[in-house]
Amino acid sequence: MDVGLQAKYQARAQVLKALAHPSRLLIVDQLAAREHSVAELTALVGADISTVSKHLSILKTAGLVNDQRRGKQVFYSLRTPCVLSFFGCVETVLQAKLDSQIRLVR
Amino acid sequence: MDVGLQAKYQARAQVLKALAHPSRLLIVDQLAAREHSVAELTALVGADISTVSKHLSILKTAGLVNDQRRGKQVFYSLRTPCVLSFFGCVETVLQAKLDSQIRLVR
DNA sequence: TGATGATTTGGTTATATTGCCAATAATACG
DNA sequence: CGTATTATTGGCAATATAACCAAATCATCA
Repeated sequence: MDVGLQAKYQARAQVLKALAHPSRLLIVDQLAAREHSVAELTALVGADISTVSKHLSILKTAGLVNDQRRGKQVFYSLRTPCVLSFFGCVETVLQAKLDSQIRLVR
Repeated sequence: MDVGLQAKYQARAQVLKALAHPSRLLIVDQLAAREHSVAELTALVGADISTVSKHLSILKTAGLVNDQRRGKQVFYSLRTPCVLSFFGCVETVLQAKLDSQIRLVR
């Protein structure tokens, strides 16, 4: 693959990789409604707080979320709401896959 | 995390994971224009044909592409064109990240 | 059938990701 | 200050991904 092309797709892949984890998708979904502290997200995800913190760091590095410290807490918010539009298409993909699987059985 | 919720996000993550690789993004981009044989895609990606075949298998399992054998060749096509809309948003994310990095320097 | 071309599959190694625990910041407050 | 609360970082073990080569499959045609 051409090196310039590779750089372009590598950068894009980095963003998608950041989204490609169940816990991180849940986090993004929650942030769609409103900002949340790390502790709140930890309760929702149901993992160790250090694990959630690392997930948030990945989302932040990818440019998907913002963090803002207020007192002892750090609040995360969605930076680029357009990612929410992914979910609809992903559901379409899943549905299409399911349909074809059903078609095979019949 | 609740088990039902987990299943939902796991399925979604599987689709995004399938997209989260530079070579697979290149493939999807190429398939946006027209169907391609494995050999054609291999030339574009610039990896071993077995590697490309495995990438295609991942995209297929995720429900993102269709395959159709015609003679000795197998042609892959995009199954759910809505994924192309991801690229625009991903570029937005990358641009926003770049902007904030520039802002930090100044 | 045997040979050839196109693709997939199996196996192996290298690298990356994930999740937890422990230790370290950062903040608030008595 | 000393302590409690919230979050991040370092380190490690387990698991998952990725790439290549070699071998197997599938289709065509002499």
